Amino acid sequence: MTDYYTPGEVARRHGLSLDTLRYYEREGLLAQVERSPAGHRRYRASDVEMLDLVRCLRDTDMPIARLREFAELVRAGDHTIPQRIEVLVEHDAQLTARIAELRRRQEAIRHKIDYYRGVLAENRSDTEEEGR
Amino acid sequence: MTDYYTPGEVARRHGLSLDTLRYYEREGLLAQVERSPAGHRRYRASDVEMLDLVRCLRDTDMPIARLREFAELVRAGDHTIPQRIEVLVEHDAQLTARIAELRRRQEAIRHKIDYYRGVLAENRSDTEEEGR
DNA sequence: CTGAAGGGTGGAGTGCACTCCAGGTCAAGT
DNA sequence: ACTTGACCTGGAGTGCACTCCACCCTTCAG
Repeated sequence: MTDYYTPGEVARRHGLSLDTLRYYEREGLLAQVERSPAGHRRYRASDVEMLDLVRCLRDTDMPIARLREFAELVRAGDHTIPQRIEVLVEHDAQLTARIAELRRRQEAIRHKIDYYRGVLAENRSDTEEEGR
Repeated sequence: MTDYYTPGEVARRHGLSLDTLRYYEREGLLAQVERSPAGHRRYRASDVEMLDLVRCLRDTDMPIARLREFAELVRAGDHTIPQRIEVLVEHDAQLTARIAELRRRQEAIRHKIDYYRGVLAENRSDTEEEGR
């Protein structure tokens, strides 16, 4: 039992590739990850926590650049909490808007499906008439 | 008054660039658009209708490749309506799943916001105590 | 002692969906 | 006659987010 996670563990747990994990670190989304004497990464609970948030924001389409800004705020210390809240609140609003848009589009798609089903139903009854 | 739309009109109405419009045509998302004697495109009502659907599907993240397949079904004639329904129904399901995921992530983000607000509230009461 | 597993690096490559550009045509207005 | 604006073409370029590669190192089971 150790108090850190290996790259493989973290990657598996988050469904990310090792390359992506390293990429996120390079891009400044994660702070300086600790290393073992052999140079291997050791992810602490705090890294994993940050990664959870990163994944949450990435999965809701926050661009890497914005995530980096957010990560910089985190690294700058607790006095940036108001700005962090601002970022998250804005993203939350965008998310609400995006969900609403998806719903609207979904409605339209469903109408199209219904329309096509209507066409099929009509063709079917045409065939029945023919058969009479 | 004409019974077709110019590229500029179509682009404005759909919020697409002329380049994107041409790109979609090249990629086979739109059928053979008619041309004026001068070689300029003339979009018919049916093109605009197709474009509405294309936009609907693109805005809900259907990849261009899948859209091309769908467009090919449309061009192949009415006997492909069952397959078209299949495509749309599957996309609808993916959309439902995506919306659910976004909602879940949004919940998590909101929890984080609340957490940060809690930290702020605590700091504020600390300061008050100091001032006493 | 060996070889497989699991990591490390820098840098190049990929896939997607556009987006831009140079150089050209055409129609209409002044 | 000239300019302007809308459009045309083929092809190159862009931005994003990974993803892959070659080559190297260490640890550990058999």
